Amino acid sequence: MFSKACEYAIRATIYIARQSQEGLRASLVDISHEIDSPVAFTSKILQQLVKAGIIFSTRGQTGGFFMENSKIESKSVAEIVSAIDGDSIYTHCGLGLKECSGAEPCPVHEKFVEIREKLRSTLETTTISAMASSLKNGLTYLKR
Amino acid sequence: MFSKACEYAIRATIYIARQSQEGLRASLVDISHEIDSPVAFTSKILQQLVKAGIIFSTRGQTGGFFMENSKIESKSVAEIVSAIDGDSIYTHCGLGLKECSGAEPCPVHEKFVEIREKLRSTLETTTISAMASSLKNGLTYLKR
DNA sequence: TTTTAATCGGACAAATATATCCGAATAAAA
DNA sequence: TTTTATTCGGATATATTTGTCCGATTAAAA
Ligand code: SF4
Ligand code: SF4
Repeated sequence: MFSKACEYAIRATIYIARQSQEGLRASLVDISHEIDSPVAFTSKILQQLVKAGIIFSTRGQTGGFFMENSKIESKSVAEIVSAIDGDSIYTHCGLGLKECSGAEPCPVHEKFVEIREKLRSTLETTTISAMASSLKNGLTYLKR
Repeated sequence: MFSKACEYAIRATIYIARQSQEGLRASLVDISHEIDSPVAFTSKILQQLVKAGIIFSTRGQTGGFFMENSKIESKSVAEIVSAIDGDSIYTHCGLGLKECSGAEPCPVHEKFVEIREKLRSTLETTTISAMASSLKNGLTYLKR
């Protein structure tokens, strides 16, 4: 469904949000350890999230990654996904055709559209906050 | 959603089915031309489908690929997908975790399961026949 | 029997995704 | 000011997916 990079991004963001809610910054190595991801690769992904305005970072000693409370509440999982994987997940045809969605649909088109729309609304309505609070409740589902 | 190989496999199977219904065999180059796919790569994929028992092939002059009418009716798109991509599409967690589906689900788990099940039932209930007959009705949706 | 036209199978090549390395930049602490 | 701990950014490496090449095999046609 998502690329590995995107999976790491989602897990990392949830962890960062959780730490930020406690007033703490998360360092790269902490994050990688907590979500069980390769450190250097995770670094690249976090940089993308910073550029996308989803998380913040500060350099230097005591630096790290954090997330404003307002963004924890407002940002959805969908925004992470589109920052990393783009929107191909919503637009790409199941059979790999460039475009034919409109005029003469194949038998699965309507169902595909339905599934994609359900996925989209799921991702768009699920906030980082919602993901983080289930973590808060003692679940350790970020490590695999 | 699917790998390129899988997309080619679906399109190729539909074309082969359509030709078989007309009593014709489809050659590799015909298929690749009709579905707009790289010839040699398509060859590998068709071999996989043959091994999976979805299509048949004969070698030598006048050889080619074909599909029994009974299989055109009985085989679903799901069987093509699992032959090429396996069943990761149904089992893989959205966040890339190895296993956690049961005990302590994350907020999106139920919705993910729902989406995956809808996808599964869509693929399982859509026969090659159904895909082929919409092609029969004058649509040329196999080329992109 | 020879030629021709097709799939099969293995090795190879290119493109993309995933992952690593390391020095530069930054900022706090010593 | 120097040291230390951190992110940033570019180059590189590895793995996987996608794609190519070509000879072997097969079977019909000439
Ligand atoms: S009609 Fe079928 S082939 Fe065309 S875009 Fe929709 S799902 Fe893809
Ligand atoms: S609960 Fe969430 S993280 Fe766990 S398998 Fe389900 S979707 Fe994945």
